[in-house]
Formats: sequence, structure tokens, C-alpha cells
Amino acid sequence: MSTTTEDATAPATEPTSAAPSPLGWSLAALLREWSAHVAAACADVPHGGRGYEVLAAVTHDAPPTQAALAARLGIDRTVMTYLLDELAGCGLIERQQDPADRRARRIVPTDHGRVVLAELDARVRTAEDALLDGLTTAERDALRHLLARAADRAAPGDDRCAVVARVVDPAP
Amino acid sequence: MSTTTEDATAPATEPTSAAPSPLGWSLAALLREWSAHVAAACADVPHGGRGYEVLAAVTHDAPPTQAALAARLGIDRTVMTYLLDELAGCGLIERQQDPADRRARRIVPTDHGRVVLAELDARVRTAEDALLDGLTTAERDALRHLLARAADRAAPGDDRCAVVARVVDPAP
DNA sequence: AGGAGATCGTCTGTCCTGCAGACGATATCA
DNA sequence: TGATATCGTCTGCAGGACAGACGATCTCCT
Repeated sequence: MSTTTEDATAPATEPTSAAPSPLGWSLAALLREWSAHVAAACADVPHGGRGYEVLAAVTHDAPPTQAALAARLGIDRTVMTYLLDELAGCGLIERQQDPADRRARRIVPTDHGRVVLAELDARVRTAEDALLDGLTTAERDALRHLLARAADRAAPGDDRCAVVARVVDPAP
Repeated sequence: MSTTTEDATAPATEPTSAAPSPLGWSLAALLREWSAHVAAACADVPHGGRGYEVLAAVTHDAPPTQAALAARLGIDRTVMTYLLDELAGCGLIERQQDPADRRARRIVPTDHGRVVLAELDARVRTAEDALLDGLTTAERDALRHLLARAADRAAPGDDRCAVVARVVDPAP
């Protein structure tokens, strides 16, 4: 690139920050690949990877309301409505009237949903291992741990759900 | 798991995999926050965070063709067309006829584009530091490094661009 | 008790973007 | 030279995010 004289133009345009580690690109590329892998693994779920994420969040995090579930996953409320419609239509989840607040509906997985999710979790875990095959086991764990901490810290108000889930679901 | 008392309810439906570290959710949540921060920092660029990513990829990675640029960023070719239209309209980039292949157009940043990108890179770097303020400096570096490695490894065919860029742009 | 405001879920409409297909222009190979 | 492939652009389609409105319900304040 330095074959010709470009002395006056741009000798060092990025002296302070440069872009040594494009965090945004890494996140986007990795998430893209993850979505592709998971979509392939969850092709039989109503909305593919999205349906899996919803089912997993419902089961593992137990968000109190439908709105909290949507906020945690970054999905719009209006989309969550018909998303849950189809999941309920397949018998994976149930909308239960919250006795304490009749406006709210508690989204709970059915027994069938739990079974399906266990299978899907295994498949997704396999797909994730394939995705991260360039890293050692220790590095994978470190990446997962750092990502989880950064995301928990950065998420605006979604943490409450996770906290509630952890309190509700102690280690057996 | 106890082999005898698993009869009634659902004692342990996820014995094998569970979901101790929801990799997909962490990636999605962190990328969402990153996008929000970067969009706020790049509000004056034609397409916000997307425009910044394109400008950064054009400058730092120097993809050989417009199609390679689109593939690297995971953006459709048709979208890239009018995305570059607006960036060129603002004088940030230029479409140059590739003398070796007159079908292709080399996307290069203008001097103004380099200056703007340097400013944006600094802003983005600040936003990223704010995003990761829950991690120590060493942890941030580790996360960036692991993410970059995992993404480079997982990206299907985009690596060529990066390799080419590294070869073309050796350390001064 | 009663009313004002907020919250929850749903519906409607709009906009953006990714996707597939087709086209002209050009390069490569038989 | 002609057949095929690639590059960039344009067009139409579908899915999803976003904003707004609505009825039903809860909460708080008087």
C-alpha cells in the first residue's frame, strides 16, 4: 500500500483509538453464526431460534410478566403476542391468569415444553461447541463467563428477572 | 439424579445440559446494548451505527469488492448499494473503478472520511468502555481477544478480507 | 367510595431490512 | 468468438421492529 507517495494525505489517521479489536463486528459476526447454527438445530420449533429463546427464557428465567419476557429478549411486545400464540398452539407453553394481577398472564412451560426444551438445550449446546471449536475448553468457559457478566451488567432493567429466577430456582 | 422418586412432577427436566450460561442471550443482549451506545455516538452519520460500521470496515479492512464488504458485515448487497450511496453523498467514501476489473468498484474512504472515522472510533471506544465498565481492564482485553478469535474462526468466508487487509496493511 | 393515572396485553399501520430474482456490464475460459 | 460466471443495481416480497390506540385492570390519592 505504501508504494507511492502519500505523505501529505493520511500518515496516521487513527493514532489514538485505531480499531485493534472491533468489538461490534466480533459480536455481530459471532451472533450471526450462532443464530444460523441454532436455527438449524431448532428448525421444528414454531419460530426457529427465536422460539427456542422464548421457550428457554420462559423456563429458565421465569419472567413474571409477558412484558418482562419481551424486554429480556429484546423482542417487541406486539411480536411476543403472536409468538406466544404459536408456541401455545403447539402445546409448549401456557398462558395462566395471574391471580394477583388479572391484567398479567404468567407464561409457564407445559410438561411437553420442558421435555422439548431439554432436547433443544442439548442440541444447542452441541451447536455452540461446534461454533467455538477454535477455542479450548477453558477459553470457552472464560468467554461464556465474561459475556454473561458483561451482558448482565450492561442490560438496562432485565436483571431483575434473572435475579428472581436465581432466587426461585436454587441449586438442588 | 435419583432413580426412584422421579414420578410425579418434573424434578429435573434438564439433567444433561441445563442452561448455565446462555451464550445466545448474552451475545444478543450485549450486541443490543453496543448498538444502542454506538448509535447514540454516531447519530450524525448517514445511517447511524450501520454507517459507522461500513466506514470502519472500508477503512480498516479494505475489502477488495463491494460484495466482500457486504459479506463481511452481514449486510445484503442490495442494502449496501444505497448505504454506500448516502455515504458517498456525504463525501465520506468514494467508489473507484478497479483498473484490474472494471466490473468491481473499490470502496475507499476519502480524506474527510478518514478524519470523521478517527473521531467516531474515539467516540465508539469511549462508548465501549462505558459498556464494559463492569469488567476490569484485563477482563475487557480478554473478552475482546476471545471474541475476535471466536468470530474469526466462526465466520464462514469473511476471513479472506481480513487476511488480505492484514497483508496489504502491515504494521508501520 | 370514587376518579386520575399507570400498567398489561392486544390490535393496527408504517418503516426498515434481509432475501430472492432479474438485468446490464464485464471478465474468464473453451 | 461464444458460453458461463461475477459484480453492481433495481424491483418485489416477507418478516420484524417501532409507534400509537384501545379495553381491561391495578394503584394511588382525595
